[in-house]
Amino acid sequence: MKRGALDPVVQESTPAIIARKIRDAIARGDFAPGVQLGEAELAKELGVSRGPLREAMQRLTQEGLLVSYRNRGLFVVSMDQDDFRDIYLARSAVEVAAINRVAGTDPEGGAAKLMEAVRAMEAAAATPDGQAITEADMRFHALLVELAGSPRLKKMHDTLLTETQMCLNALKSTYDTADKRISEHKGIAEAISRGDSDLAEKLLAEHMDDALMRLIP
Amino acid sequence: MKRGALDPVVQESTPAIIARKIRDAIARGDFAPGVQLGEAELAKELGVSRGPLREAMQRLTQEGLLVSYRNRGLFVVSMDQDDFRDIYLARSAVEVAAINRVAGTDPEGGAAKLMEAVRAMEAAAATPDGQAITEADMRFHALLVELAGSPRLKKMHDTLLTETQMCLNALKSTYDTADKRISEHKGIAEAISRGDSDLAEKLLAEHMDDALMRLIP
DNA sequence: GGCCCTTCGATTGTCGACAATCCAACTGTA
DNA sequence: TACAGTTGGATTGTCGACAATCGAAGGGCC
Repeated sequence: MKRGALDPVVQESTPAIIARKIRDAIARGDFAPGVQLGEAELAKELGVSRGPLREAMQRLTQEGLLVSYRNRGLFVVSMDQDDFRDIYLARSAVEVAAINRVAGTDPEGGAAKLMEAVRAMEAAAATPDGQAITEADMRFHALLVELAGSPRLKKMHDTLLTETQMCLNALKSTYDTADKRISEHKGIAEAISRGDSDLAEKLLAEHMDDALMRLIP
Repeated sequence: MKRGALDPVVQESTPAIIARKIRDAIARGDFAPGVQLGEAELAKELGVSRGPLREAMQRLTQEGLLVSYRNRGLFVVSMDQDDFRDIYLARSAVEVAAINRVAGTDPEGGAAKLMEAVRAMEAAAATPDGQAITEADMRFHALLVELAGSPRLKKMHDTLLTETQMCLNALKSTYDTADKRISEHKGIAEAISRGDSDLAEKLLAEHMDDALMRLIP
């Protein structure tokens, strides 16, 4: 019998599933920052009892997406400008590390996949859907960290990305032109392909500064 | 009435307290990697019911300290060499960002506090307790990230530090001489005090490589 | 009118009990 | 002896119910 043909079945736990659903809803903006999440109501809506639901909430609290006030309830975290800055600072830390890792191990292969993501951004820019290019943008950054092959960097980055989405929902930032947005990403990918991690790092820092400046005037 | 004289009382939730206790126990090595944590037993020992306990477990699972196998239970994560490498990679990412932040905002003040932590290491080295210097070592790194003033970097780093402790417990790594260990940290602090973040970054990278090499031969 | 106290409804925090699932040991068969 | 099937004990997953706490509305007092 051929070995390694089958992946072990992973049964996701119920709290993990619930947490994902609520996390996505928060990222989409379906739950506005600051609003309270009533347990009974959510449990009824999801078709589970309060037990598993509360376990899921603890996950999201640990992640920093919810804040808990004892005996009062759980609330979607509301972020101020300091949080915006902090999110982009932390994202820079993670993505810079990813750049160095990719540029130091597989520059060409990694950059090729990143260029594919850039092309996806170009395709998204051609559509009238304004949300599409933002999603493609975030996928670029998610891919960059994935390519680094570090489970811990990836996990940290995932939460940072949902927080980023919350920022964007709150402040509806927009690029004036999609061209600049695309070329910035392309520049990073090209620098990586050349193994020039210093340049890629510098370009990323500028890219992050730009994004932050669009959020905070 | 004078304003701002009182801090708001923060009532830590029960799951948060339980999670901290178990997290500390894991960091200390009281729960060896790979062992199963029975809910009933733990609940009885902590004097709570299984409800809040399970909520705490979800926190630790989200943190990556426990792994959950459905219908089988929760186990302390067991780490291999890839995990060791990944932990030090992620720590480098966070601490490099902290260095740049401290060196870029308050180099002298930050470095002064770091030098204090170095002196604490020297004091610990003078004691026969071999664990003391390791704790002082980790406090140096924790302080470095605290000085960056980023809640997100700090939270990420805290989990990485407990994972680091798990590594050390598993492999009992030791420096041959405490002098080298202290001088490495002193060098980083001095580089920061001069605002030379590039040098500090380079020294930290070497410091991390050294630590990893002592773990993985 | 303004302030404090009390009461009430609603929500959270906690617990015990039941059902579902899994692992290990045992039994029977070829 | 080796293997498939069965049974039993123990643990996890889920639920409903009760107690504790909080915020808001109402009433009384100065």
